Amino acid sequence: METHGIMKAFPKVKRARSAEGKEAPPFKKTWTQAVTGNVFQGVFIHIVPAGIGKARCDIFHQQIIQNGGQVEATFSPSCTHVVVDESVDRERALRLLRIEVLPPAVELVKCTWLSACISEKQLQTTKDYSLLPADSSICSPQHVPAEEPKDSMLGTTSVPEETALRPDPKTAQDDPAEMVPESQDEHLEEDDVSQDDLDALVSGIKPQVGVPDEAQNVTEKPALPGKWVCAQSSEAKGMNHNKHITDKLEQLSKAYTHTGDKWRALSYSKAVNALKSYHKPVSSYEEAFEIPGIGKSMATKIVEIMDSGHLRKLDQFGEARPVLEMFTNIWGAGAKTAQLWYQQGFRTLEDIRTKATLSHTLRIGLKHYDDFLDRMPRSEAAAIEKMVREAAHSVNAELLVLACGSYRRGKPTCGDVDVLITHPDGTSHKGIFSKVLHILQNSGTTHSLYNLILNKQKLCFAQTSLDHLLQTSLLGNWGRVYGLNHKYYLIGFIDSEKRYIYYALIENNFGFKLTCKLTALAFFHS
DNA sequence: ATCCCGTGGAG
DNA sequence: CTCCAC
DNA sequence: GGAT
Repeated sequence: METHGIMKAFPKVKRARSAEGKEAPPFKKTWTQAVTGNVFQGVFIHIVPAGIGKARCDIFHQQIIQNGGQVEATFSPSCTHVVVDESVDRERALRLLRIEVLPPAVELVKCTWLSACISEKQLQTTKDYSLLPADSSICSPQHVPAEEPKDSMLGTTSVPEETALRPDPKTAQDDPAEMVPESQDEHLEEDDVSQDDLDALVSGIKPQVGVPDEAQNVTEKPALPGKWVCAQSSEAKGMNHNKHITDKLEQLSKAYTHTGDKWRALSYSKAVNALKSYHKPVSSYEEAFEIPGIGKSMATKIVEIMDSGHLRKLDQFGEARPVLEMFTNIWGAGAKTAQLWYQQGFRTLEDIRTKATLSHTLRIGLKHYDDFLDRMPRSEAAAIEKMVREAAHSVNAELLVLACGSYRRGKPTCGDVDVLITHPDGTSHKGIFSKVLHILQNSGTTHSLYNLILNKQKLCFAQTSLDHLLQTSLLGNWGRVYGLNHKYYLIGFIDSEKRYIYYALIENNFGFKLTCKLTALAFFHS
């Protein structure tokens, strides 16, 4: 049992986060100030500043607050109204909002509506001010009750029932809110939902236990009867209409990753994701440029690939590219190490084995080079999940243990197993991580890699940006569905106190803070 | 001009 | 503490 | 490299 090496990693960052001690900007959540009217009682308005101008924006803002309404600094499905300048049409509005479609419950209105409401001192019908979708009519208003969203982030947006899969590719993308699982007639609040949700989550996640060989033909629903988005099979994603392009860009993204240009690599992967989820083949510079996440430089490269079928930039890495990739495929070696080796003249794994000075971790990584590269069949992932579950249950039988990531998404093979461990009471899972780890170590497992994610307090998912989650395991599928460039994403979590599974739309890049994170990779070797 | 992953382990 | 990788 |  030469176990261990609990590894974790990420490039240094340590940024001096500007002390957010900045107090109360102008008015914020402090709508406790002189509310002189209730015209906008229970109304959540997001103002799209474009074209309106800051001054007028501020006035609107102030008026709304004073009349009992709330202004959402950023768009979210919990908004009841989105206000845009008169010069802005629906298309542009959606572009500005960085969304494909507006949740049916959200009204898109011209700013004259605001003016009318204010001058009439009464909430006006949006009929004359609404920017309706081009084709179908929009649903009736349906204001979200202001039921003091003490968590404010919970888009308890009620949802049109039956949200399973989107068979209709017509509008390619769907409104995130429509993806909110659980039709639960807007009663995510009732107790009856709770246990059902948990059960459904569990069952949705685990088609069948262990049972190594079951229906090999996955023709039918490969399991995942779940309504939860992250339980949807990755196959549900739309076709990639730009594969010839994304293939090249993906290579470039990798190349940059391997050379340590992290941010540039990130940009490329964002662009790739955007292209993959684009509803049609891109056919021009302008069209590419329109896509969020694709800028001038990216569009130029896309055109080059379109025209020549190749990307010269790739060649500039020369022979280093495949070599660096090979090196970074060693578990424990990243860009830095790979480059160091390369510059030391190493070109093959044999060079590494014989000439390089290897740390303990790297020796293991090299020894199991293929093992780490290989993906395991679902059955093995299931076995691992079971093993982790048993280990956890031996500590506390009430723990909820779920394998997420690629396994949950129904992939035929898994590169790793992401296990989420939590407890409905929101606290009893504390300290479980190390205990489970020790149990697994002592059990002498021969399995290789685990990625455990525990929840502490409220959120099941890691404290990390949604972008990152999308890029990694938990929500990978969503990245396909929505692309990486929308400002909001859907995420699910368990409210520890109410024991519900919520799906909320969260602002990207820390629109609000996820409370806690605990991830770790543990390597076991016997 | 600045941000875009936080986190645990190893050294 | 800094560096590193997931 | 993209977005603010």
